[in-house]
Amino acid sequence: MSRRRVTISDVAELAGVSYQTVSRVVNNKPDVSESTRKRIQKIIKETGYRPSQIARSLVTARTATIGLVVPDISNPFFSAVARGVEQLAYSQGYSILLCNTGEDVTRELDVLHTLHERYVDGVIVCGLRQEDALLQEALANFKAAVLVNRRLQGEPVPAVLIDDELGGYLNTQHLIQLGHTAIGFLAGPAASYSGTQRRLGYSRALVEAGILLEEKWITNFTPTVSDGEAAAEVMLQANPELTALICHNDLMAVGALRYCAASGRRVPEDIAIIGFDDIMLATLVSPPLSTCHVPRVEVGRIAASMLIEQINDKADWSDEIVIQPHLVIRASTAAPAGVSDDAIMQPTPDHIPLG
Amino acid sequence: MSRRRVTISDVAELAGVSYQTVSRVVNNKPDVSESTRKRIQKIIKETGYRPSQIARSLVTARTATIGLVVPDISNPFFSAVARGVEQLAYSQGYSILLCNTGEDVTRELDVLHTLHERYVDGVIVCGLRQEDALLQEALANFKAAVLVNRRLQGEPVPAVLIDDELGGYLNTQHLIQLGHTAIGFLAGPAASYSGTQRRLGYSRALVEAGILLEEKWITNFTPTVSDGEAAAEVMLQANPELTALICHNDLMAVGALRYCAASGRRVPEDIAIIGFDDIMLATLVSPPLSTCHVPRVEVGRIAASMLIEQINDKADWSDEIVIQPHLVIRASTAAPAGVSDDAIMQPTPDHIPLG
DNA sequence: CTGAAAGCGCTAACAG
DNA sequence: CTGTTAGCGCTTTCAG
Repeated sequence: MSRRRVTISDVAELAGVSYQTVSRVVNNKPDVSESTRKRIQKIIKETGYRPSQIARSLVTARTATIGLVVPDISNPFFSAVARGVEQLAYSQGYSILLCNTGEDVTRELDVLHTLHERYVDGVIVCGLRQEDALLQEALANFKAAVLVNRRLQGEPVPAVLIDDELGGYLNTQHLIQLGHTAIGFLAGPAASYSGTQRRLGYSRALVEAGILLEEKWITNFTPTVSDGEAAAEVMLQANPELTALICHNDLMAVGALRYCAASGRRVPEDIAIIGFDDIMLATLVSPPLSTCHVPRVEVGRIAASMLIEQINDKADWSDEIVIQPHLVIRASTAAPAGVSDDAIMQPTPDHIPLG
Repeated sequence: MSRRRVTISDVAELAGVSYQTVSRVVNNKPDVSESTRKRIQKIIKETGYRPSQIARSLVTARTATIGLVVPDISNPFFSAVARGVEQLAYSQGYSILLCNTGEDVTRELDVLHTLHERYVDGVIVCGLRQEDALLQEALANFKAAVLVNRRLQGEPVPAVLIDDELGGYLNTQHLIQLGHTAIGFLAGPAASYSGTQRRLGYSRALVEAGILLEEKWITNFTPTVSDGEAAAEVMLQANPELTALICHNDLMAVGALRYCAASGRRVPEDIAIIGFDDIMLATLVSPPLSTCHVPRVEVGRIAASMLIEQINDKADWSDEIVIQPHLVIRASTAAPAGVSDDAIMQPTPDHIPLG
């Protein structure tokens, strides 16, 4: 049904003052007598007047809006980041323009153009596949920008990065400390930045422990449950010597869990399995999954606060924050058969097994 | 680093025409000679000129933006709806302003005010707890509005509703057809609209089958895994005659599954369990959960298309679309002990059990 | 085919 | 303390 919008002039007329005076009370500026201020406030309340951000933005060249670009908001990783971004932004008076790219590289530039046309004060950009130079060029249109989990060649753009290398290292080190030496790596897509980093951490931990890295112990799949299942099957049939699997993420790890259940392998007694991300699902499967926790909401909050600092000229374009993930040991990892339990710190399962 | 914005006048000056002419080519209007059009287009491309949506909105009173209000974007239900809204909106040239309310009733009105100030063309509102009259009042500020899964007293507001009553009915009917007669209902919070509806469907199916409804077979809990676990324990210990449990949602159903596993009850042989929503998790637990599927992305798409029709005056404020959920039979439901399998259509498990 | 003028609703200087 | 005058960058209307 919608009603007519009341403007600043309507209020001014009702109050019998110039609209300038109304503007002053709306913006809490001085130089208005208490009596007229009160009177105007009363009228504002009665009429339900709301200042037009549009008109305001046109003159101030600020929109109090930030653009958030993600591949897919229904992906739990990005929706958690979005939650964090929104939390912090809202507390500072900013609104969020949300853009999905649907993993489509053309659309990535597209939405950045849209955001530019809408004069957003800054953009937070997650998981884009766009090549460095073009992305750089597109971001130059904004007063402020923050990348999530990506670093650009050339001119630096502020970024919040997850230390995936460390995550891969921690996962691997955990298994090594339990006594594993034949550790497979179910990697994600070869092109993925975080995938590469996690794999580097895996290598570093092996080298540090003096374990030879076998190329055949690494395989690339899509990071989904069904691919994790397939990957585990391929891997364990080709390399029966493996006693542990490190998975690119929790979904793949759950897939691996399923394959093990289906093929009669016990986890963690026959095969130790560890994931990455620490999604809710990790706590619900059987056995509950050991994994590397990534604080996703925190990532969003930090990205937003970096962005707002840039907008306020309190930061420059070279900042970079690296977030450390940490191990969460549940029940899917344990010492391999044949290694005495006494020699090893054994995690206590904290969940009733399911099914 | 950000660069200076180029305006329509900059382009006009470079082209040696009035900015009017530039406006014409930008908006693909007639009455411009091919040669000047080409020339201007070239300059637009070179300078990277983008029209200011802000200025444009100020004069057209349209922002090509829709507000999306959700309690929590990191909740999979709402992020799926958001995905649907975004998909359709983007295809029609609209952008999304995303607002979380964090389940906070005050903030609900707050964000609606913000969206009003930003002149969004319409709002899609999901899962708000605000009382009818106040919500109604706040929505009257918008040219268009769509409610998701809520119906307002008084003036009708367009809504896309999920037929929860039908869902509850289908779930119950399924169990009755399998031969169950002692069917517990693990309900969600008593105040929840969809909860009430699902329960009504449960009653209807029982009545239809001539089964007496026992109040003690119904219990209210929070719709989480842990509460589902607790609810199942309370229910099954107090009512050992039960052979099936209907759960308010999949999370509770997973909790019930866990309790059964922990207490040595086999599912579906000893207890049949059915959920609601069909979240990803439902396919991954053991046994895979029978449930009632709610097409969440579709809900978002429909809401967006209804909204855009309203914006374009192609719809009025009384439309209402009801989405039918449907059964997904997996392996957590079967005939109760003592009922001959021959007499009953038995679902085939389509998933390898986990753990 | 093109330009000039007016105004969207507001803020930011200046005058009184 | 308050009002007046300019725009912000664009679309719309009306003259050329």
